[in-house]
Amino acid sequence: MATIRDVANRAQVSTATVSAVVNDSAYVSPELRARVLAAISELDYTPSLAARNLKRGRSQLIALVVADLANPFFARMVWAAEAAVAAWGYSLVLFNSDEKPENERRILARIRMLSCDGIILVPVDVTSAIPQRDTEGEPVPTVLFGRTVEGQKTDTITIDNVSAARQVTNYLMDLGHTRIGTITGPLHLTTGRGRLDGMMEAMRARGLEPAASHVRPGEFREDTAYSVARELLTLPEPPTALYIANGVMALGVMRALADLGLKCPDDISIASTDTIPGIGGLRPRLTRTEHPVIDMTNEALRLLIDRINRGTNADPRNVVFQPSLVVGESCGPYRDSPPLAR
Amino acid sequence: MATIRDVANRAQVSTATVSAVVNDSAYVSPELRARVLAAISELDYTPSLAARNLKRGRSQLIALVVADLANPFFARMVWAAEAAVAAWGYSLVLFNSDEKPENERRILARIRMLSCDGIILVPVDVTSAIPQRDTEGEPVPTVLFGRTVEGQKTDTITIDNVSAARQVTNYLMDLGHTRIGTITGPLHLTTGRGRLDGMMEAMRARGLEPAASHVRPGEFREDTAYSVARELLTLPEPPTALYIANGVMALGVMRALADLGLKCPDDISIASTDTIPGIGGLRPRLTRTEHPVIDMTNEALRLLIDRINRGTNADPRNVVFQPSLVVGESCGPYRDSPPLAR
DNA sequence: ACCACCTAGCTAAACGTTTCGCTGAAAAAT
DNA sequence: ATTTTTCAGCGAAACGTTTAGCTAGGTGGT
Repeated sequence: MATIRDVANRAQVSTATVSAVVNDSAYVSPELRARVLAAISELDYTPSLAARNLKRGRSQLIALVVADLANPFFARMVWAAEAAVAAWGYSLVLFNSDEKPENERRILARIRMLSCDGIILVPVDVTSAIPQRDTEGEPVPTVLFGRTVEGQKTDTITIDNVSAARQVTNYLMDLGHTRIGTITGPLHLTTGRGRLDGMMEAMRARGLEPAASHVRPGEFREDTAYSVARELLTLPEPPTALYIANGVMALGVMRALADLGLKCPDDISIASTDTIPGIGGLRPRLTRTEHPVIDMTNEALRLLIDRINRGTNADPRNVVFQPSLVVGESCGPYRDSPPLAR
Repeated sequence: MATIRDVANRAQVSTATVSAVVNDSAYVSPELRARVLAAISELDYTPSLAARNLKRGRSQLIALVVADLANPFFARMVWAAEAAVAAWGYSLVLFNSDEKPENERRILARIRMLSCDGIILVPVDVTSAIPQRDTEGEPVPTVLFGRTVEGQKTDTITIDNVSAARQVTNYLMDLGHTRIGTITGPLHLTTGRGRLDGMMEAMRARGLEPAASHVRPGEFREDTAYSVARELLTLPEPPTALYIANGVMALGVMRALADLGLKCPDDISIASTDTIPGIGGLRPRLTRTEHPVIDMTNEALRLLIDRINRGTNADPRNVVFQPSLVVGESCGPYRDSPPLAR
C-alpha cells in the first residue's frame, strides 16, 4: 500500500507538503496541491492511523464496554453509541464483559494497549477500576454508564433507579394493590439495589411491606425470572401485582404467565422498569418506566468527547436521567382472590 | 506512560531483550527475565499496539460492518461476533451502514486507514466493493455475511433463502392454504430476492401463484410491514395466510393483527423467515424458519481468521447454511371466509 | 541598491515497537 | 593449548506519519 513517501516522490514534493495537503494544516500553493492530490489519487493512498497515532498520541478509537450484550437494553445502547461515535469522527471498539470482573480487567488492559482515546464503561461491580495512562495516575477519559463505582472521579450517566421503582410501585398501590411482589436484579449492582430500595421506600411510605416470600432474585435474566415467576405465581397466596426490575425479566414473566394460562391484568398486574423494544407493540402492552437509552448514550458521548478534548483535570460530572412511567395494559385494579394458576 | 525503552533502562537490558520477554519470542536467561518482569511491573508497562502495528503490519482489529444495527438479527450477530473475536485474540470495531451505500463506502475507507486485519461485511448492495490494500489489488481479508456481491472473490456465509421461503410456503400449502400473501424484503438484496423467489417457486410447483395485490414490499422494516399488513388484511378478499420475509416484519404484522382485533391462527395464518429473540416465548408462538445466526457468525470468524493467516490467494469459500422450519402456533388449517377485520 | 521581513516548502528527528545481523564469551572438538 | 562452533544479548534500522525549525526567494521599506 502506498505511503506518504510514495506520494511525495510521485508529486515531487516533500512528505511535509503531502501531510499539509492531506490534513489541510498549512498553506500549500495551488500548483503543488494539485500535484499532491493527483498523486494521492493515482496511488490510491490511504493514511495509516497506526503511524498517525504513534506520532500524535491519538487513536481515534472509543471503547464501549457493555455488561451483557445479549440484553436488548445494551443492544440499543450499542446502536446509539455507534451512530454518535461515527458522527464525532471516531470508530467504536466494542467489548462485552458478560458481567464477569475478570473479563472486565482483561478488556480494560486491552483498551490501554489500543490507546483508545476514551471509554464508555458499564461497570461490572462497584469496585471496577478505571484504567490509568500511567502510574502517575492520569486516567483514560471515561464515562460510567448506568451504574456507578466507588471512589472513582469520573463522569457518570445514570438513571434514577429509586425513582423508577417508586413510580411503578406507587402506580400499583394507586390501583389498590397491597400484596405486591418483586423480581429483583443483582443487588451488588447500583441498578439492582436502587430499584429494590425504591420499591421498599414507596411501600413503607404507605405503611406497607412486601412479604419476604414475594421478593425473589431474578439476576436481570429472562430464564431466571421465568422460573422465579412460576414459583411466585403458584404460591398458596401469590402477590396480586408484580414489580419486575428490568425489561428482559419482564419478558420471562410474561412467558411464565402464558405457560401457566394466566392473563394480565385479569389474573395479575405486572409492571417493570424498562422494557424490550419490539414487544412494546404486542398485547397486553406492558406498563413500565421507560429508560431514555438513546438520550443517555448520546449524552455519555458528549461528556466523553468533551473530556477527551479538555483533559481529565476538570471536576467530574454526574448526569442523572429521570425515568417516566408509561401506562400500558398490563395492570388493573386490585380484585380479591385472583384465580390460581393451573 | 512507560515505554519499552523505560523498561529496558530500569532492567539494565536492551529493548530487544524486553521485547523477547514480552513476546516470549527468544530465549532469555532466567536472571534477565526476572529483572525485565520486575521492571514491567514497577513501571506498569503496557505495550503500544499502534507501534506494534506499525512494525508488524498487523492491527489485531476485526471490523464488523452490519447493515441495520437496529434489527435484532444483527444485534445477535454482534453478540456472537464480539465473543468469537475476543476468543481469537482480536478486538472488534463495529460499524453500521444503515443500508446506505455512501455510509458503506466511508466505512470501508475508514477500515483501510485503521488497517484492520479482516472484515466481516453485510453488503448494502450487490455492487458493494471489497477494500483493497493497494492498487495492485490484494484485498483485505473479507467475509461477506448473509448477502452476496457480484463479481467478488471473497469468502461468503449465507443462508439458503430460497429453501427458507420454500419450506414456509410448503407448510402453509400443506395446511390447505392457496390464497397466500407475502410481505417482502428489498428485492435488490440477495436475501429479499431469494425469499420471494423461493415462495414463488414453491407455489408454482403446485400450480399456484399469489395474487399480485397480495405481494407487498415491507423493506425488512417493522413499521412498513405494519402498514402493509393493515392494507392486506382489510382487502375485500384478503389472503388466508401470510409469508413474512424477516423477523422484524413479523413483529409489525403481529402488531397490526392485534390492532385490527384479529388473531392467528383463528383469523389468518402467519409464518416468517427468521424471528426476533425474546418473542419466541410469547403466544402465539410464531411458525418460522430459524436462522442459526450464532453458528453462521462463528463460522464467518473461522473463515476470516483462516484467511488472515493463510493469505488471500486461496480459492474463496462459500458456506451455505440450511434454515430449519420451526412449527409454532401461528398457523392453522385453511377455513373458508375468515372474519373481516373491523 | 540595499536591507529587513515574510513565507512556502523542505529536512530530519521522533513517536514505540520489532527484529536482523553482529559480537564476545563460553563450550565443544581436535 | 588451540581452534571451531554455538548462543545470549545487544545495536540500530525501519515501520509511516507529523511537525519544529531552517532556508531560499520574494516583497516591501528606506
